[in-house]
Amino acid sequence: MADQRLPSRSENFADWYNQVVLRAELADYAPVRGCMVIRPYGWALWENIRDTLDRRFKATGHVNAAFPLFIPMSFLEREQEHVEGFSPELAVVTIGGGQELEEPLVVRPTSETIIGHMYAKWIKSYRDLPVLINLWNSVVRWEMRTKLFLRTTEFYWQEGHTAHATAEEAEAETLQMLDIYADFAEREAAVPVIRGRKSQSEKFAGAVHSYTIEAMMGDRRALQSGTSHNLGQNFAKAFEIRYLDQNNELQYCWTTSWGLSTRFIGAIIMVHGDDQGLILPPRLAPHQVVVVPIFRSEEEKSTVMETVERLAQQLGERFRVYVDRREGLTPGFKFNDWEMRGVPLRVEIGPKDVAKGSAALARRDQPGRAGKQFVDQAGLTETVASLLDEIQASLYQRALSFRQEHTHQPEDYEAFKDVVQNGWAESWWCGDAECEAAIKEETKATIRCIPLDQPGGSGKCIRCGNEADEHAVFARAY
RNA sequence: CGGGGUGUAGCGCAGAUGGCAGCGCACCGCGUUUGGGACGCGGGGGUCGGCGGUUCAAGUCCGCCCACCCCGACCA
Repeated sequence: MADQRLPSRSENFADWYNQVVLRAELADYAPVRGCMVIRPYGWALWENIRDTLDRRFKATGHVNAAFPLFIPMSFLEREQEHVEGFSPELAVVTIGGGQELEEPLVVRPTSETIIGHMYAKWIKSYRDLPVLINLWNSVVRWEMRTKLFLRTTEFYWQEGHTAHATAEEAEAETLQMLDIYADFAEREAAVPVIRGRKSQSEKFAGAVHSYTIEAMMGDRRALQSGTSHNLGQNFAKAFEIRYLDQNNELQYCWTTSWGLSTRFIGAIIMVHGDDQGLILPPRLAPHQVVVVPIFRSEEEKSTVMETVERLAQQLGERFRVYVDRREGLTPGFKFNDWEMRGVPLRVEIGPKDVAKGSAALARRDQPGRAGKQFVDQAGLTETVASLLDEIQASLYQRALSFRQEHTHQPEDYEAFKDVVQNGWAESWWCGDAECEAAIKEETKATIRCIPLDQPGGSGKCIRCGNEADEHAVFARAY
């Protein structure tokens, strides 16, 4: 049936994206403007992202805690740049229990300020440092324009907040967390990223400088997929986060913050998906393997289900396996349904397989009949293991090649303007904010980052022709 | 905030000139089906976004309001 197809990705990427999110049951629109419900399948994906990140945080000495949703308005106002950056998008509570509040409460847009307040209380001595706390929570930013996962009024994320004795230590932490994000993105999500520094105009409000991982989506636009900020002593000074050093001298701390949000789910969708729907990387997929039983009669059903349950049990020891026991749906329908939902590997078991001791495997990264193969039930676990690894690796490779194909080094500004409408440009940039603003004005492209990996040497700024010693990545972004 | 669009069953839509609120999909029941999006028969489901007005009569005409989506300026 025609209306069961998705809009094509190449013709209408935005429509395709919305349809995939809704039809794969990752999320749904909530009754409040800009808000969404993350459905069980989407949340399961987030849980996998969360768990794998959390392991990395714990392994580097961080601990989790919970901080309140409400923040006194006055806290926001203590760091000038911070309040200027966030005030347009704050949700503010002015009434509680039917009474006008003495001081309005902000629904946290991020927790730097309340963290600052508490750290000031807790940190007295160099012996208290470093403080390495992470929060798993949601925050609210009143955005003008929203899009499922990519930008919603409320979103889930983690925010790490650390305090250190020295600038060097804080910078090392900031970079360490950026590396953790990059490692997560590439190894778990199969999303290749560019690590880099944000320009001053794009950095976090209140940071000294911000780092980012940038990924190229299927429509060649860039998505900031995780950020790590070196806050210097800005928040320490605003909140009096001080400690006594070994010489009994009072010093301001150096702080950092870093975050990765449910927006990353949007990246996974837009990097890997195809016209059939979602393609989830095996390491994060809620169901790594789905088993579809095929039978006609009741007799066939019982022998097929016996085999299915046995194989599922066996596979379940190593993988996240789901058996599709739904009645009254044809196998064909189920094949399409699981492809829509991006399950990396499908196992089909029918009467012929029971008789022959075989199983049909279909890999999602090669849709339709092309990705099918017939294998022995003996050794199925090993076969599945290597296939999942292969799928994970090929998704990464495919995404990387795509990014390389669409990343250009234009010769001059004319070529630059052209290239940046349909891909990324890597060019020399003089570092001047006015130049940056002009480029944005003239092309809609922004500096996504100044990559940590630099070619070295120097050149001429792509726009003004002045001496430039850094390369920047320019692109239209989400 | 500007531009555009849409509000009628869970979803997608039809309902010229006002006159019994419909179709497809989905859902429920029964039967036949089932290796790439099955079919038949039967069934349930509605304050037509809201308020007001015109009229014997409003989903339809008029006014006001609200909501949501898409495209731009701000943002993870």
